[in-house]
Amino acid sequence: MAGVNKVILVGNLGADPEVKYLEGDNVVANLSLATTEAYKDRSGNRVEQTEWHDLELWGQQAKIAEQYLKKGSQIYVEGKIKSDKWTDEQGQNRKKVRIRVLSFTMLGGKPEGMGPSSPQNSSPQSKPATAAAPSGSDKMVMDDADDDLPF
Amino acid sequence: MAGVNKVILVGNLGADPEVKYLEGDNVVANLSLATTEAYKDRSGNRVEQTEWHDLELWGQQAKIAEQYLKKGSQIYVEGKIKSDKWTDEQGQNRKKVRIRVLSFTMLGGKPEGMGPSSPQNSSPQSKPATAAAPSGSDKMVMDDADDDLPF
Amino acid sequence: MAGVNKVILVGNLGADPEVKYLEGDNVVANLSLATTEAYKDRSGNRVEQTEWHDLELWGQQAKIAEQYLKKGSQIYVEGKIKSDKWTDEQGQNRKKVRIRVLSFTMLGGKPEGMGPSSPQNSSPQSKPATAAAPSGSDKMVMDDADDDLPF
Amino acid sequence: MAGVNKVILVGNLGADPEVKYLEGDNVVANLSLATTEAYKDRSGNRVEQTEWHDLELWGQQAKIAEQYLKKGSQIYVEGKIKSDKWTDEQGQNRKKVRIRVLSFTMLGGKPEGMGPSSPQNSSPQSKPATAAAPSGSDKMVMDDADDDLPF
DNA sequence: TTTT
DNA sequence: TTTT
Repeated sequence: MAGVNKVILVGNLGADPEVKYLEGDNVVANLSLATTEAYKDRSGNRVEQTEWHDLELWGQQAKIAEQYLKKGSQIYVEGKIKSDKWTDEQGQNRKKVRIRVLSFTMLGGKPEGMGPSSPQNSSPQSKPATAAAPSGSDKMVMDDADDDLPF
Repeated sequence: MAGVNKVILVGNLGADPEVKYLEGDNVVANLSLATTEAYKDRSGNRVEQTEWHDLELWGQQAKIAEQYLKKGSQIYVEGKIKSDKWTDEQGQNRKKVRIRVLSFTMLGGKPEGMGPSSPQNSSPQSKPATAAAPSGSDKMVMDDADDDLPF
Repeated sequence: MAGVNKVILVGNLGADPEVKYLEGDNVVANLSLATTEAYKDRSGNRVEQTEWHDLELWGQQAKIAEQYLKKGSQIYVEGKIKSDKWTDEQGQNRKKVRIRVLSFTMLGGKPEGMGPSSPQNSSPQSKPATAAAPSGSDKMVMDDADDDLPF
Repeated sequence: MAGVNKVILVGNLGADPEVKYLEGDNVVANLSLATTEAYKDRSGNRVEQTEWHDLELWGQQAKIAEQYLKKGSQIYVEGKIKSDKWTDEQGQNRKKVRIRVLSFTMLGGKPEGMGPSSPQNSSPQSKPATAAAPSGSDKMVMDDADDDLPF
């Protein structure tokens, strides 16, 4: 029977996106996202707990991440948990958990270099200012409906 | 700044809960949950992809899981991603990701042996039928608001 | 700036789906879904609170709902809040809130009359048993990616 | 059987919070939150669709909203759908849907007047700077675990 | 390892 | 490694 595997995160990037252009016109971006939680311990002291998440974005989303996200960016992420399993050199079973991002939204207002007043022309994916201006903000939510990676 | 770290799963248990009673009146249950996704590959064949999640429940929740859940049970889970990090014997940095369950709900109707007509007396945590009867179903959603584990 | 508008429900249908076939090959299904919450009041008595949700499904999803869902069915629903506004006969501003369903999953195991061993031939949308058998279950999660209704 | 009724929103406030202090030391805040979605219509034109949500916060949360939120604030909200039903003067059945907020987080960085360097002393709920400083930011995520409103 |  |  069909299941549900859904992850929702709001946090900040610990580093700029790492983007790789693969053969066959595929692109993947890896992001490291921190979600921080604050609570009081038994002594009443404030404690911060940070969890680091490995995010993986594909296709058009990866390109948008490359273009608009950077170290420190705050984003809303929706995705699913996806793990890779292998056997390491010691013959041990290993498992790496990642978040496969299905959509994300930039938070906290327009990033620098975006929008009509300051088009971002230096990026590899840059577009004419006139294109970036009217259509810029709706790119901030990206579904990967159009990429070809069902898993 | 505060973040969001939320996981929502619907799936089936691959095995009975593993429950450990710790010192200090603490209880932890570990569950293995499968979420299955079906899609068509490029050839149009139906493919199933199953992801296995390691769930961790504490306190009263762990006891309810022990009492009512078993291999094959279908549940809705809400929780957060939480990882443990350590250095293994080879000096490698290791990380294990778990889902810390904050609440869960049994799906698919009352389990066997639950409810007024058939109290579950054989379980280690069994209660008098009169206790199980009126309060049985509202135990099916458990928040861990009352346990003492903020992280 | 792009926003997020997401609803997640698990509940039971209060009635069979109401399905309308519209011109232009469009189909809409309306469902009434109950989500029940139990809590203890100040006196320690168990109280149940039921919220009824008006769900709206379009296209292929509506057809699947018509075929497989009925009064009492338990489903997982993901969607968004969508309201209609109008002025009534008294000149009052009125607003009706619905949940536009983006995907749903049947819970609690195979419905009657589904699957290879007992194909569902009496339904108005019945298919040959051979078609229902292999492809039945992966239809239980439906995204409306392919319908033409962005709002 | 227990259900799930969950709403997740990211959007901006259309107005300052409306806060009412009730008898019995209770406080309620009402917020109007816009979630905006952008898509291309069939002609390829960019269309924006805004949904307005009526949010209701109680207790300590309402006070935090009053203190830190204002028109334009971007927030992440988690809550549930809750409707009130009544009969109007024409004898018609009426229903109003609200989002009962269970937790929220401010997005987009520190608001003005918050934090050690610029304590907010003009607010009705203002606190000494020394109190606001160390405890300010962890108030940005509020669960209503401690208020007395289960429904 | 579940479920279909 | 982020953010506050």
